[in-house]
Amino acid sequence: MVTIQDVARAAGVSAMTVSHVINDHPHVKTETRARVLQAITDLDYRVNVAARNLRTGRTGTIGLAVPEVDRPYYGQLAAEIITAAARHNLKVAIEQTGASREGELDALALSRNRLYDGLILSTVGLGPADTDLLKVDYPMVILGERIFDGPVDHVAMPNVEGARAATAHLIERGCRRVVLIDGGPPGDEVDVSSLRYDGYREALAEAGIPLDPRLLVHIDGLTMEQGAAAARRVSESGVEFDGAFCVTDTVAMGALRGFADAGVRVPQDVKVIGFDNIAEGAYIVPSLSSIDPDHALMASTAVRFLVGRLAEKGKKRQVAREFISRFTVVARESTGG
Amino acid sequence: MVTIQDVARAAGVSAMTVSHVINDHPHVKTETRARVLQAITDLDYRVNVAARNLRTGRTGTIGLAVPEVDRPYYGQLAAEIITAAARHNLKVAIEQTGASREGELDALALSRNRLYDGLILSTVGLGPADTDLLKVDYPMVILGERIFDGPVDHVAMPNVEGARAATAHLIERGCRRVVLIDGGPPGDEVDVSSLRYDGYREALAEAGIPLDPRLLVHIDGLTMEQGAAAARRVSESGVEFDGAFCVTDTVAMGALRGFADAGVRVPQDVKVIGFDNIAEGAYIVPSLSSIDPDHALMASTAVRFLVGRLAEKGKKRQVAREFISRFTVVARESTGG
DNA sequence: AAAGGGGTTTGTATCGATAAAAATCGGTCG
DNA sequence: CGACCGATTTTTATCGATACAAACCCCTTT
Repeated sequence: MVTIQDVARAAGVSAMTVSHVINDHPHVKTETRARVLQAITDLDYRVNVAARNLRTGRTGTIGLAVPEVDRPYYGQLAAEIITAAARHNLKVAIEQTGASREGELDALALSRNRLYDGLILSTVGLGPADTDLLKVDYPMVILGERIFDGPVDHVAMPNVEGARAATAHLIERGCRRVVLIDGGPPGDEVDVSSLRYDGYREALAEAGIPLDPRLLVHIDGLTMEQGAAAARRVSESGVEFDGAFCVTDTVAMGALRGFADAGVRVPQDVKVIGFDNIAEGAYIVPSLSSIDPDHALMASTAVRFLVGRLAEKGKKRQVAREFISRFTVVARESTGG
Repeated sequence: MVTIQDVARAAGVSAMTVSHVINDHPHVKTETRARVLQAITDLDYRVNVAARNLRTGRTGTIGLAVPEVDRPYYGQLAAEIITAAARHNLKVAIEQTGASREGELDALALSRNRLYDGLILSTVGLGPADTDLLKVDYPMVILGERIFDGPVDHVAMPNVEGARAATAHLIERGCRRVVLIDGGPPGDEVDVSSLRYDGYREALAEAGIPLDPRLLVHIDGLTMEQGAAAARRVSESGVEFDGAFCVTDTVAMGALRGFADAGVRVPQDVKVIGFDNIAEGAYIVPSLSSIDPDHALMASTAVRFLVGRLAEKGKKRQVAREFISRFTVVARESTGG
């Protein structure tokens, strides 16, 4: 394997000079640089990333911890992050947490192994009680939710506002009895589901529609399977309804299936809207209305935050930065076009 | 930052002994091991991966190069690979090639930088002409297609056989004029599209149905968008048809949208089948019939091949291993249930 | 008591690159 | 002509872990 020493020998200079050329340091004579570059080409030299890392302490890789990459939302998010990171010459290693607290803690530990220069964590399992765990000594950005007023940078969706707009959209289209399919009984936790539940309530209140607890359907896990089961359940419950706000698009896709199974027509009998605007939503039949929180913006902002932290390595305990993305309502067939 | 030396000092042993404990080497007295472990816990010591890598030459990370992780098929594949790799204590860094030859070449170069111990490459852009490029000096497995009789391990789908079964399934359900939506004019290349085209032709031949070139619809990129456009195009062309075999499920999902737009009913007017059995297929309306090539098996086999190569680091130029996955036909609503 | 031997532990060199500091070079200036 | 200067290049030490081989320990054997 050819090393920097070999290149130095071939070019008739010292290893340091080669290093300077590689890293674009100033004060290298043009003629010398050319000779070194030639030697690099001739020998097909590649820097040994491990050696560089050991010396500099940087790995050039950031970690991205998501529940599962095969869920459309996270897959699309990962793609955006990888693209954004590439612009900063950073590689992305993906960690799957399985949407569990445990998996997320593992991810936190990994960066401590200095495998990654920093971590982007899309958390769903950690609660406010875990704030302490997030006081890590390496750059980190929490992505997707606004869980903590904690000490960590985070990039979040406009959960409350988006959910309010989604519900308002259904009401605008004539719905008066809107089912909410969300991720669990509203507790004291500030997770996606309860934030979006807040938005749902606000929209009903604004329209002067009383909240009917029978319209709240809770599911265990934000999957298509659970969404389908929830839709079937509410359809067979005898409760009247004419709209459904699903806490994520994935759940909404499942719900569309569930309603179809139950013989409930969308959008004639029930109008459905989701949240996330995943790519598939535009193609399925009926196409799915949704709230688009501008993932690309979120991804690039998260990476930008992280890169910023990487740069200020020395200083510590800065105030946490926060970015709440914007959103747009995307009206498609599932709410009548 | 606490190093192995600090641990050694705290435990009253040498650094080497700590190293032995960390790496589960034999010949460490139980009492010593306990003392070292205690010190590790007390100091919250973490190995410095970079230093280990430099010394051992292993990074503990494998690269996975796919066109784009946000396409359902690749996302699901990535998830399986990550899971399979985790069983061998390997991390997975994802590289997006954008389905281009260039991107794939970049991915090949990366492992040469020793960022990864090995590479799993899901190639779509490289052709038989590039066989030479695949003669790399690090472990690599080509995943997804059976492009080469080349010198590289590969794990492939039963493309021809699966496509034949898919087409046969449509014929069985009464179709006589089956549209093929695939990825390009059949050339001399051995890519997915042309292999699946072969299967399509074989099935027609077996059933004694002449091949009608007007039923061949070529698209530029295996995306939902292209699938939708293709379905609209063929619907408006005036050509009669009663079945459609789409080269991938993603294309099929697009096609379902395209047929809906054109007022063509699935499965009444046209029966549709895809290939890949992505998770969404079971939930969309109508649910999508497909060929399931057992991705989990493919993923774990690819990782197993790679791990095998990692182990035999010394020996080189072994014969290439090949694994063709099995498949099953999954009949759903889009072909009449 | 000396030799032998397996289990345990340790010293030393090294992986390849780079930070920091020192040396060298070619001129310029007083 | 010698001091001095900035640009350029080199020397030296080091990042933290592990391969390798030697050393050590304690017990058994002869």
